[in-house]
Amino acid sequence: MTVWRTSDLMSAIPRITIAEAGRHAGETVELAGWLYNLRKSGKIIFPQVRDGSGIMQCVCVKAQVDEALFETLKNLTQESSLLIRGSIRAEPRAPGGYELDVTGAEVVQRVPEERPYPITPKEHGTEFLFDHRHLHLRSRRQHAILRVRHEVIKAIRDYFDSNGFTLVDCPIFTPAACEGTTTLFEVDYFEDEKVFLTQSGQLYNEATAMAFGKTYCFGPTFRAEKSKTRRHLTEFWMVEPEMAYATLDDVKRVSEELICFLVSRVLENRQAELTVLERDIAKLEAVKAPFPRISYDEAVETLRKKGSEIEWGGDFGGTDETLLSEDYDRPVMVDRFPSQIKAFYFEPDPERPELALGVDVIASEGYGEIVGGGQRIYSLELLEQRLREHNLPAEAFEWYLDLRRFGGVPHAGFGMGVERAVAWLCGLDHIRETIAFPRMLYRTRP
RNA sequence: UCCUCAGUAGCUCAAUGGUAGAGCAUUCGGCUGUUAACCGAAGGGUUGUAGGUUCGAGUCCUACCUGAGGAGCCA
Repeated sequence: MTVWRTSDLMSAIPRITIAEAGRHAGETVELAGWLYNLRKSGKIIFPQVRDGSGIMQCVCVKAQVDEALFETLKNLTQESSLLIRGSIRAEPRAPGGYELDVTGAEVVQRVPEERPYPITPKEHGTEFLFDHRHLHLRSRRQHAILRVRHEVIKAIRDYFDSNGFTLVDCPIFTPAACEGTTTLFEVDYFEDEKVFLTQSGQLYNEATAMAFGKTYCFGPTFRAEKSKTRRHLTEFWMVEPEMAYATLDDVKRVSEELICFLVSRVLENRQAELTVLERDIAKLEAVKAPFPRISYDEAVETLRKKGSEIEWGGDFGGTDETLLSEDYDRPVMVDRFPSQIKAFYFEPDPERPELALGVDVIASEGYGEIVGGGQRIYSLELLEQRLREHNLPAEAFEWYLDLRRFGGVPHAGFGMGVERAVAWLCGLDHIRETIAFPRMLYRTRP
């Protein structure tokens, strides 16, 4: 086995990534990667090499190369790391359309056969795969999903950055519940102090929006709910924009525009990944503004006709969301929920004060709520009253009340769960694949 | 927290209460266009744990552990 120094890994042959191989047809190049799979047929072998940008099928014919090289490659083990050199050639028989005729290779680390790479090319169960998540990420499907996630995150930032929003991130340690609606993770914070992991940056966003006009925060959030479903993680990423001098209608317009932008960017830049995932592209192409807008009242009526047992005043269950979404080929917006099922800070509907000026965006194809938001209370007196009604400690919210004492204005915002959006865009049946290392009720490793 | 289902070779799964099996992976052999390559051979087991029923338990019973799906809660 060769011991490598950085200088050993350099050679005179230009190193390229597999993604750019098409531009180097006819040239001799070097790839730096890992052995993804190896097919042998006597005196001809087909090593498939991946480098993170793609997978390249290589060809090595015994009669045409040095015998030691042929034997080295022929006996190489799955996921061994290697540098491989050769000339690129267009080849319709190869997956990817190009092939590399091997002229040389250097093994960087050979996976020993006594302890072979655990994830074989056959099927595995979820427990095994997520126990080996650090290796699972190398597989084609997981690679495709995380590249879509990257595209989504980049598109989110591009959208807000080019529409006048300033990124102002919010703290992860928070002194109290933001909304008082969910269970939080408690953390020891030096002497005797308890803090919680944030469930939302929203209250802080309201402060930053009063300073910058339009802001967003984008980071991990935490829910200690013991939810055990395909739609839940205990740690997930959420983007939360907040706008001063804005209303419920602005929330609908911006969230609709954002979702359409995400869909178009993924269709534009991640077509290959969607193909790997066997995503029905037509379903994404149908996602165009305007999204249907219905009221909570209408939604309850529709659900009851469809056989749901929901009562007016109750919140939607997972099956209710699926029932609602099946009538549309694009996300549907449901607004004006009963205040009693919403957080304390929602502005009441002036025409029907028992309703909150909030909206949920429910993704198509049964993927559930991906956006929730609305208009915030800006009257100091009403906010104080709501805090009392929800038994929230006033002193912890003094700074929040200040936002109504010193130039309070109508303002609005929303939150979008990144993993749910990615699961929908990729057409996945479980949210756990949308994040590199999922944290769930019964999984904190690796 | 509740309901349902599952735990057998490294992995995915078989096995009427009666000798523990296959495919993949690994090793050896064969094959010049493979597409989860294929063909032949070999090695590989405390059947999740602890009890119980039985002449005999992977299989039946009890408890526990672990996981999956769903409910509630939520994005």
